[in-house]
Amino acid sequence: MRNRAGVETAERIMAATRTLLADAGLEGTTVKAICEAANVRAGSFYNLFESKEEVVLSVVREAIQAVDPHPGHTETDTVSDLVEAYIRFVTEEPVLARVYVSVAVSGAVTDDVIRARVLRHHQARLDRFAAALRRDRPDLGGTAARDLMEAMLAALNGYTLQHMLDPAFDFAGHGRRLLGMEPA
Amino acid sequence: MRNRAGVETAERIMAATRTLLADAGLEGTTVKAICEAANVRAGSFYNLFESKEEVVLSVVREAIQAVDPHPGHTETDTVSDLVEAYIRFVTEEPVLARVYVSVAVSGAVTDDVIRARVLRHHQARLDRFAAALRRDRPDLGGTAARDLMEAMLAALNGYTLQHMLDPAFDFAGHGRRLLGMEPA
DNA sequence: GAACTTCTTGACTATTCATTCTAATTTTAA
DNA sequence: TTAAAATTAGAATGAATAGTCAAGAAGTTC
Repeated sequence: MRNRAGVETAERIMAATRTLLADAGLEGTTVKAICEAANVRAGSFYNLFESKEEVVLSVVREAIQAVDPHPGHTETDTVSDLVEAYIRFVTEEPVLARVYVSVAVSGAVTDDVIRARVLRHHQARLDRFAAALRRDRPDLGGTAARDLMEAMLAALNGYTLQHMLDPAFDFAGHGRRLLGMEPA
Repeated sequence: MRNRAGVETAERIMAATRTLLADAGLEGTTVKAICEAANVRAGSFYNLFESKEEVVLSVVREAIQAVDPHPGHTETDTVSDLVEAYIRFVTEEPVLARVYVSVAVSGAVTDDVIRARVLRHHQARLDRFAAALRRDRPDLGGTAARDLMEAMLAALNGYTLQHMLDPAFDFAGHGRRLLGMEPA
């Protein structure tokens, strides 16, 4: 059974890990840095978490889940809804967005667990976008819809990257402009 | 004045750093690993390079420059030429491509030097693509051409990421399909 | 081939990393 | 109030990190 104090400390550690991952990346996120930011000693950290990997993975899981909210009600979304939801995620949850990109990019290269998770998430996202597009445009074939949405997701990911490098980049504007794109 | 032996060793160290950065990322690239892969002792490494950062930065510089070759002859390229050149880079120089994405991108989050370099490079690339598009399609306005090429570059970057996560991803096919895209 | 520079080695720092341990304190439940 | 459980601090662990150094080997130049 867990004490209230422990829960609060665990939350403080999670929050510290979140911001550290966002602006120092996977490499710069050390247990020492996490403990200092959370104002906790190493012993407390290891009392509440198995390892550094466990905290990092749970923050990554959190970030991935935040990318598309309401993964249940998928039958009525339009493509525009999905794009708007993603724009909201990037602009309103910048910390989690940074975690999502910086870990997806750097961690997925080396860490098999993270790579599998990111790939699975991308597949689900693609399915959802393609289904929404076929609802909007029943004239499109299945593979055409999929290809078009794959391009849109790639562009959204590229824009997210750009937005992280250059905070002045107008992510929302560029993202919405993708909605009108047509294949050749 | 440098001996031939030193030049050869330096090249071996560079090659080892290149492959290590590509498949172990920035984190996994240690001086020890570089030295083992290059069959060199630590002393030799530090005789030829100031620091680990110096080797890493020169490999990153190399990767960034390899992204678009012939940066001089920019007056006759079509958009298709530029896309094909990038597809060739990604498929024929997979090691440098991995370095470009995994380091230039993930390092750009934390390292200001790398971030500035990546942003500058992106601007130059965007200029080049936009100029090529206006040559192909004089009917398009300046900002329209720029916006369209920004979308195309974002999609190409997104596809590159996808290609790194999933080696089975058909980068060339998806990349070429972008050529026909039209704004709304 | 002598003198000088460059290169290489391998043992050596100093620091940082994730993690463990023990003992003390605090919280909870009875 | 008391005993058990959960939480905490903080020192200590060993393995890894980047980087140094003195001494000898090899290469270059005259």
